[in-house]
Amino acid sequence: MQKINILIAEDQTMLLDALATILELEDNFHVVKRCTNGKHALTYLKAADAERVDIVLTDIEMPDVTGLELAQHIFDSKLSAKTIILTTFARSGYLRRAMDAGVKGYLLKDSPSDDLIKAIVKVHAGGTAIAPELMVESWMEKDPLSDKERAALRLAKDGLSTEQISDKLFLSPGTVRNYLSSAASKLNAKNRIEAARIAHQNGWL
Amino acid sequence: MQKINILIAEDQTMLLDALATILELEDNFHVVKRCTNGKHALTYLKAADAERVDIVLTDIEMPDVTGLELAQHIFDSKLSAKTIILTTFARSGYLRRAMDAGVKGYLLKDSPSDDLIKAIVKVHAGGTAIAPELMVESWMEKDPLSDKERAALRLAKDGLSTEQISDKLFLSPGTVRNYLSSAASKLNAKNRIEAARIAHQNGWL
DNA sequence: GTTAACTCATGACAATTGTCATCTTAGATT
DNA sequence: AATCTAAGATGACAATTGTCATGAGTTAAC
Repeated sequence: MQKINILIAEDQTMLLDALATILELEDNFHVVKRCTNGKHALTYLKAADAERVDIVLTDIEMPDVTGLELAQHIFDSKLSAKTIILTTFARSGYLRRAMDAGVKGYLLKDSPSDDLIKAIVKVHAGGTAIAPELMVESWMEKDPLSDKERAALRLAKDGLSTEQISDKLFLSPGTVRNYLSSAASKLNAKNRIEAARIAHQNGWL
Repeated sequence: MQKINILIAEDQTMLLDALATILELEDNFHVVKRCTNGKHALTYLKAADAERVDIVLTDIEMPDVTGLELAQHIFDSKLSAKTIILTTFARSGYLRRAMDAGVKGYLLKDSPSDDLIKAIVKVHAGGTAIAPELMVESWMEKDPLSDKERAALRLAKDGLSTEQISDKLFLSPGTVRNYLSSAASKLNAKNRIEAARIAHQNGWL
C-alpha cells in the first residue's frame, strides 16, 4: 500500500514533534520531513525528490519564510504537493491569501486533531478542507490598504514615532502622517494604533 | 505499577490532543483529564478526587483562568499535584510569577517533546525542570510598574484614547496621562505604545 | 497630632499626531 | 506639446499626548 507522504513545517517544536508522532500512528500516513521554519521546507522542496511529497502541512507565522510564501512557491512551481495550512488565527486576510496561493486546506489549531487527520485524507483525495469557523464571516471586504499605508502601520504598531517611520521608509514625516491618517480613516479607526490593531486582526499586516 | 497521573490544560485543542496522545504512549504516564481552559481545570481540581492528580501540565495564556492563576491556586490549596508550565513565551516576568506560585517545571513550546517527557519524570520524582533559555537572562529587573500603570498600558496597547481609558478605569484623563507618562519613563520608552510593547514582552501585562 | 506616604487631580506648556487643502514632479496618455 | 495621473511633499491648524510642578484628600506611622 502506498502511504501518504507528509512534510510538516511548524516552528513550535513541541507541536511539530507531537503532530509528527500522531500522524505516524495512522498506518497510511508517513512523515517524510519535519521543518522548524519555512526556509528549510523551501530548500527541501527544491531538491530532486520533492515529487515524493503529497501533503505539505504548514503553520503561517514562521521566521524567514511564512507558510503563505511557502504555499505560493509550491503553487508557482507546479509541484504536485497539496498544501494544508494549520494556524492559530482565523483571519480572513490570511484565508484569502491562502486561497490565492492554491491552498487546499485551512485548519485552526483550536480544532481537534481528528479534524487534521480527516483533512489530510480529504485533501489527498482531491478535495478541500476549510475550518467552518472561517466560512462564516470570511468573505468580508478585502484589504483596503495601499502598500505604503501597510508599511507605515506595521512600524507604528511597535510604537515608532512619525519621524522614525519616515526614516525607515525614506519618506517625509508629513507623508507618513498622511498615509497613517488615510489608513485610519479607511479602517474607521480613531488613531494609528487602533488602525494597526484592526489591520493585524484581519491578517493585512 | 502506579502510573503518573497527568492533567493537561491547553487552549489549543490541536496541541492538547497531540500532547495527550504522545504522553499516553509512555507506559508509565496516564492522562486523567484534558481541559481547554484554566477554569475547567480549576473546577476539576476542586472536586474530591483531585488528590489523584500527580502532574498539572498547563499553558499560561488561556481564557478565564490563566495557567499562572491555576498554579497559584494549587499552591495555596496545598494540593499534592505539581505544576509544569508549558508556554510559547520566554518572558522573565512569567517565570518569576511562576516560581512565586511554586511551579516545579517551566518549558517552552519551542522545546522538543522529549524534554517534556523528561521534565514530567523529573518533577514527579521531586525535582525541577526549567528551560535553559530562561536561566540565562532571567534574573533581570522585576516589573517596575504600579497596578494603575499596568492597567492603563493594557488599554493603551489596543489603541484606546486617553479619554476611553479614563472612563474604563474611573480616573480623570489627566491622571491617566500621568500614569502612562510615568510608565513610559520607567521603561525608557518614548511613548505609551512602545511602553506597552516593552511591558508585554517582559510578561508584565 | 503631626508627619509622611500614597493616590488622584489640575493646570500649564511642549511635542506629537490627525486632518485637509494645496503643490510639485515624474511618468504615462493622447 | 498638452493633458492626465499618481506619489510624495508642504503648510496650516486642531486634537491628542507627553511632561512636570503643584495641590487636595486619605490613610498609616511615629
